[in-house]
Amino acid sequence: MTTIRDIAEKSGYSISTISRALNHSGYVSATAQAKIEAIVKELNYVPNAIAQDLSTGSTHNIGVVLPDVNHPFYTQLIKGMLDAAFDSEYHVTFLPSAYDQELERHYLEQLRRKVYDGLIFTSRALALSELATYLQFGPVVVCEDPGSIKIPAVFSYRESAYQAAFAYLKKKGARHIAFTFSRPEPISATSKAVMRAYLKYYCVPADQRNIVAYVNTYQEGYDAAQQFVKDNVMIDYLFANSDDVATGARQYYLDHGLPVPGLVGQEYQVSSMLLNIPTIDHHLDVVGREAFRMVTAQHLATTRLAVQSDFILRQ
Amino acid sequence: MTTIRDIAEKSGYSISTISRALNHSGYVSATAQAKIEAIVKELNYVPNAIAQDLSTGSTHNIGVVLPDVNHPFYTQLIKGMLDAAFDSEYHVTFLPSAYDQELERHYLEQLRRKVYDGLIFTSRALALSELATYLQFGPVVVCEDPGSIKIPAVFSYRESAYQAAFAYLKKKGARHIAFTFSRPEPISATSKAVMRAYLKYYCVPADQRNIVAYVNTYQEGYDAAQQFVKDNVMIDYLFANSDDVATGARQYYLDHGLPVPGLVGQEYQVSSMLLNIPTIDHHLDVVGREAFRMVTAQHLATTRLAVQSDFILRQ
DNA sequence: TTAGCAAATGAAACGGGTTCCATGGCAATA
DNA sequence: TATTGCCATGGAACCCGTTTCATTTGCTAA
Repeated sequence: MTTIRDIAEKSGYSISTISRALNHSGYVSATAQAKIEAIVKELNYVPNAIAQDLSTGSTHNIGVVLPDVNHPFYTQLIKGMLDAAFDSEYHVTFLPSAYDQELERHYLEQLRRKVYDGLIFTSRALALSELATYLQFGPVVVCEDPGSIKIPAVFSYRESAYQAAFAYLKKKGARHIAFTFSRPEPISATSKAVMRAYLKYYCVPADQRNIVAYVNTYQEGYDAAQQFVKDNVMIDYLFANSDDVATGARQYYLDHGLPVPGLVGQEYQVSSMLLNIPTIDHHLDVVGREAFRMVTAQHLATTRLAVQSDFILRQ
Repeated sequence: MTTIRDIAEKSGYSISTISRALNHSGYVSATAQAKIEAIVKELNYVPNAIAQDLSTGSTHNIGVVLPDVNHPFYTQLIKGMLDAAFDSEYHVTFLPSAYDQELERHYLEQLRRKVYDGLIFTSRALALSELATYLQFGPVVVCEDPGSIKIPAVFSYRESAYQAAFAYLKKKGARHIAFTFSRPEPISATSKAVMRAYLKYYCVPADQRNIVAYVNTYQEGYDAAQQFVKDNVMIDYLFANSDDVATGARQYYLDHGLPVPGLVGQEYQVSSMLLNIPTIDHHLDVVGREAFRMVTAQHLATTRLAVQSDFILRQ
């Protein structure tokens, strides 16, 4: 490999001058600049990025911790981040965590170790307060409402969209609503928000049998419906955590000759267009883009940004 | 930041011994090991990864060049790669290219610059021969059949599945088939393979008006159908490049009260389950996984691996 | 002519590890 | 007792840039 010292030797200039010429930092004569550039071209020299990183102390690499790539939630976030990275000078590295605490700690340590210039947590198993202790080593941004914890955050504000959805259901005369969630209520802020909105319009908490958690895919939606039927849960509406889940459930009812409940989906997926069901767009691409911008911003104040979700009633 | 020299100073041992102790490279007494470990813990020391990278010359980072994150093709590939990366010591960085040649060259240069230990090209705008010239700087794996070009490759072998599909269509009595593609025929090997299989069963090349390219999403499928109708193209079957595209097209016909043609999708998406249409599974997660394994393999022979696609006839 | 100053250049330190090689101590073998 | 050889250890080179600071060169103004 050609190094900057090779260029120095061949050109007769010192490595300092070469470095200055390459980085256009000034204090290089036109003669020197031309000569150096010619030799760089001749030897087909490119600076070693690792050496530059060591010298400058930054890698231009942002780590994005995500539990699961399959879920539409993360697919959309990823898209937003990649878009933002595209016209920045940073790269994005995806770090699958599967909600493993040890693994998440490992990634945090990587921040200390300077593997990444910053970290984005799209979801997490660790406590927010633990994440916050790593802020001294570099920017850490989370994609959820951090409440009272002081940590930069970008997240979708779901309350009003959820309320709009339940107002709609109430108006439609829905009485027995079932729910599917990605993660059960105690852990997940999202499911809490849903139940809060539900409570506001229906005044009594939902029966636990009307709730199935760990549902993410079409197939799991299908299975959830099966469970409702098996448990003899009578419902006239299903409030699903994604459009694909909603359509999976629908299929179960169809396959078994049962009446299909009304459906409300989320995430604005193709399947909701197909079935023409209402859905909720959480604009996760925007959340991803802004989280990326925040983590790469020069001055990371303890900012937080809420992106408003939209309830989309088709036709 | 605590450095290895701090540990050396505090422990009374030399940095060589510290390094050996940390890496368990032997030649360290039990006494020294214990003392060093204690001090490492006390000072909460973690080695700087960039310095290690510079010293060892590798970053444990694999770059994955992809034109588009949205397309199911890449979504599935990504999933496979992340799965493989998960239990390896490597990270994955996604490099969006939008089929920009300059950008792709830039990424290749990053390989020379040691930003990545290896590159995977899921698709590309550059000539394979140009990619191959970078093999001297590190492993480069492509996700397509490279033909006579000597470059490591992992790709789906589609011929037999396509043939099965057209055999099925022929048997069903399909006469006028339309096609959608992600990229038009001259560029894309995939579309060439489709047309080859079609020709085998239908003996005459398809009418150009029956082909629409640059179709990837539900909406673009909808638009493609519109174009067929506008061009007065009569079809009894649509051979789409993804299930979502097929369902988008279907919707157009429905929306306009037109008879819906028979559909064949690809990529085994949720929408094909929903509509119960035949599809083709290209097992792109496997392709992604194997590509990742290949690029991180110790000895990168000029290997190639073909993963067989499956025609899936539902029910 | 010379002081004064800016521009151009280079030596060396620095970032923080890994690793080669030399050295010293000590036990087993001849 | 002298030799051999292994183990533990440290010094220093190495990876390859950036940056600080000192020095030299060249020009302008007095």
